Amino acid sequence: MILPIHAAIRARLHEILTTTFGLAPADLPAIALELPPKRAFGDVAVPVAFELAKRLKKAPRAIAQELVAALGPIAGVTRVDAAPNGYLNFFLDRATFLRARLEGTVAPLAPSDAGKVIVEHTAINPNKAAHIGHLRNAALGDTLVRLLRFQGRPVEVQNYIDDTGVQVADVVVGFREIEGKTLADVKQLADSTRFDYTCWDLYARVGEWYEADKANLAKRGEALHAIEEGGNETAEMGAFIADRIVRCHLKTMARLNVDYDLLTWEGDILRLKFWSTTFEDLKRRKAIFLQTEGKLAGCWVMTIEDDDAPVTPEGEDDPEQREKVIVRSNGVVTYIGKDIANQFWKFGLLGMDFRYRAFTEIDGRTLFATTSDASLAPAHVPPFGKASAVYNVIDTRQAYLQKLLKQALATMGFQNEAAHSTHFAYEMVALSHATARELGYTVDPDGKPFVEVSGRKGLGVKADDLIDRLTNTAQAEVAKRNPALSADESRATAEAIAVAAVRYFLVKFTRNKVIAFDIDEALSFEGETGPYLQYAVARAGNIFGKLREREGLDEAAVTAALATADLAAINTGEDGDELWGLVLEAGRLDDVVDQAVRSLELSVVAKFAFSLAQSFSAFYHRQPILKEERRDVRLWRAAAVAYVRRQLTQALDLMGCDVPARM
RNA sequence: GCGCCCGUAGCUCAGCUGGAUAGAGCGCCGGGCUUCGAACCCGUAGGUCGGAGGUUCGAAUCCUCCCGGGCGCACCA
Repeated sequence: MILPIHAAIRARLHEILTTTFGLAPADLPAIALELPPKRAFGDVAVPVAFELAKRLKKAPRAIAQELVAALGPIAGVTRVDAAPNGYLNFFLDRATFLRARLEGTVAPLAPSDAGKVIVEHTAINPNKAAHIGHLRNAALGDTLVRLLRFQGRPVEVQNYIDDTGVQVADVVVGFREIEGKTLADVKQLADSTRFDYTCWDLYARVGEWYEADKANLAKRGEALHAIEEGGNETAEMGAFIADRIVRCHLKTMARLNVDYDLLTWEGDILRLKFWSTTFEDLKRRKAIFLQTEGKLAGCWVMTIEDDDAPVTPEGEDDPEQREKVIVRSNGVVTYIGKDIANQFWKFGLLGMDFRYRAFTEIDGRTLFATTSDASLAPAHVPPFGKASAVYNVIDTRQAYLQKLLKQALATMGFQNEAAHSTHFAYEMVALSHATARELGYTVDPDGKPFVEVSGRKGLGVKADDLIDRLTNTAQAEVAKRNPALSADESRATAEAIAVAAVRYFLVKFTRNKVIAFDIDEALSFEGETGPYLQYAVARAGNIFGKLREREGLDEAAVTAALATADLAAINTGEDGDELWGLVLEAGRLDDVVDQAVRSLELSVVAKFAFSLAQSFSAFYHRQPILKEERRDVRLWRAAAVAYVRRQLTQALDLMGCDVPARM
């Protein structure tokens, strides 16, 4: 980690700027720390002199020189240069840096905020199999969770289950009206087929069925009504389908190392009257009002605040376009209302709580779900909700509604909660023309540059199909390379490789880039891919495997031996510079994680890991360890490998990827 | 119409709060396995950073306008 050194440099600069330069603490410029473009320039670059030049009316170079003169010693820093252009370049104590990290004597910085964070992600409608689009949500959400935990923050992971909407109702309609099935039939089907796949196909057929005769849509209305009413077979079937599909999703997500603490069922929000309570609060605070005229007459609506809306031209203002329906004229709340109630609950502002039940056990850990049935309450339930910050991971198409959510908090007077209510938005996953064609869809080459995934049409790459394909491809390769492995071992390795391939693929893009998913590209294990990273770690591990086997040397022994090793190998020459560059790069992980969380740009972690693996691979080829005869050189190289391996393993873990010992 | 996002090498994309010579992967071409695993490494070719103005000592990065593309703007969720 590099952040403790950054903190020390920053603290010292602050001190000098207030004392020697006489700047008021409130006046201090933000001190940015950068990585110099070339190693020879130093290890940490600070452009603060540029910032000060305007204020002090002096040349950056002169300021930089004065700063250097005033700086004095800083722990971990051996030298500071004032570059001719005005940069302040810090050189670190290489050997001390590496040794301290291998010995584990560097304390990480305390988290800036210790309060609980709720991250909600995945939230797939429980009526069909998960597809590639859902995977982007889960991969980003789970990675965010891991990054926050890495920073030392307590995180609660929630998965919102919309069991009351039209989506589940549609599948019920499909089973009952198209296939004439009873609840018993559906249960039998669930036990004898891949139920999420079965529903995937059925859901698409229901769409066609509605399309064929609009009168069929009446059946949807009836099903929705029956589900809301409860106490009938339609409702039971809906509940059964949702439960089973959620279990399918959990299994799919578990394959990808994604898990949750709590499943929030929308039905419970309704049954426990969360909405009624929120409704009264919103009315009391005048956050919503009953529209009495126009086409929204009879609806409870919320005014949409548009801060940057241009002035509406004379006479063209349509007030109803500035209003969002929260409660329909028939008295039924829209999903936004339910979301508002849920968001209030997340911050502990509702004055009510769910009841909880144990939903399932995953790896010995209980996954809880909300319930409205008190009789299911287990003895020990963790304290859910009451977070100080909330991240809702949901694609950018929902930006408008997420904005309303935040606005509702602010309007109700919860400014602080509104400020800590974050929509983690990302762009959608579509299909490349080639992949859509491969799935059997006809593509207009002059149409859109990609094909949008549609659960309603059954158009998409199912998550498990993708993982299966990746696993099979990987297993063939693993078996070829490692004939001694048993089938089980090679399968397990192949699964780890498949997971890394998918997850790396989904986080390497910046979040506001549409991914035109291409199956052939995703299936590749070469170049900038998850398996490339795993391969680098596996090779690093191999070096230590051989060191132990041949000389009984392990990481601890190497670390201990560094105390008496000559420093030339890390401090001098081209090889020393490369070795140190590798170590310094590996050390940046904490900085990278900070940056990723601040900007919600998780791709920086992926890019960092890839770049580190690249540097390692080059180092690996250029600077052999086992063959190296100079003891001190060998020790420092081995130490660098140990540290890189550790950091790269950590980075992969942050992206939810395991590292197989052999692959 | 209004709002958000994207436009950088043949293709897919990086480029952090403006900063030191615009990078990577794939593809192309050419090298490197008597191995610490070639799922790798090294090298060549390839870019008016969509366009035009502006701010600045300095702009792919900030501002304005324009062009091209995507997505939102339901008494659906």
